[in-house]
Amino acid sequence: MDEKVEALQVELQRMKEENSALRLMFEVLSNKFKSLQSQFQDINKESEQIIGFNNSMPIVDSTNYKRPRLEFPTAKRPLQIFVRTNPKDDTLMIRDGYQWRKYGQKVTKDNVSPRAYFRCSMAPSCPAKKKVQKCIHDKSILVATYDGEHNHAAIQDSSMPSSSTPKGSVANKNNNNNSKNNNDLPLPILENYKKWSHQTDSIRLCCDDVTMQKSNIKIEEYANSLIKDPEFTAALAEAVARTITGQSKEQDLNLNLGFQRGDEN
DNA sequence: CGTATTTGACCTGCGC
DNA sequence: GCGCAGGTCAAATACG
Repeated sequence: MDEKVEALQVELQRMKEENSALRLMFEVLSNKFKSLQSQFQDINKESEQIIGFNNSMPIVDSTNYKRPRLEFPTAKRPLQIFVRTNPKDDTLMIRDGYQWRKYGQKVTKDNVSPRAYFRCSMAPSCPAKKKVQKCIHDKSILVATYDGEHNHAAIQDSSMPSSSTPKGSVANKNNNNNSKNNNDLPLPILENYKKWSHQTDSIRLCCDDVTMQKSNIKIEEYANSLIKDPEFTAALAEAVARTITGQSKEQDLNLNLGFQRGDEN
């Protein structure tokens, strides 16, 4: 009997220690979230201070049979986002609420991975463009550089499985690959991440420019949706409970911001 | 057959 | 002026 009591006391002590470790982890997560939120607000403030957006169309010479070139401006710092994807996936497709048509691909000097060029195909006159290239340091991350404003609304539900992307497109074929990216995540979290990723397709790790709102970049929405999502919080609680009971402890503790397993590449 | 993607050629800007 | 590198064009190709 005494042995059982002693064993239970040891177990209780161990659980207390784990509990305090989890509290600490929650605190770190909370601080990280607050920090991201304040950064996001700062960016929004900056964007409000910038007047307009250089969207003037080039003057077309009617005698010139060629259509004017619309190259990426070099003076303005373009919007750049980083998206985690399957490192084996070479299609450089990102579903971000808009429909893009690939018009070129180029190998650049500073990166062995080719750079793909996309033009918005949702409206014929839309000047929005983007270029996508794998991160030189981490091939599981795509670097997307956006240029120009859309002159139309985004697709409401960016998760649209087929209607958002034309039939036969690589992006469409590629959608199935996304689930393969997440095999390392703890299950309850994975399920909710899958649910969320089904809505937005990918994790936006960071953004660094002024047109985020207009470009359908929704970090804040993501964070808020996670907080408000009862299923996510329930799954988080379940993961914590499983951690306390020692089940898949290592895996559950990997729930760090950014799902860092992929960064090991 | 229509639409999207691929890819080599071409254009343009920039540094020397 | 020349060469290089990044960006775009457009014919060929792929795909549903």
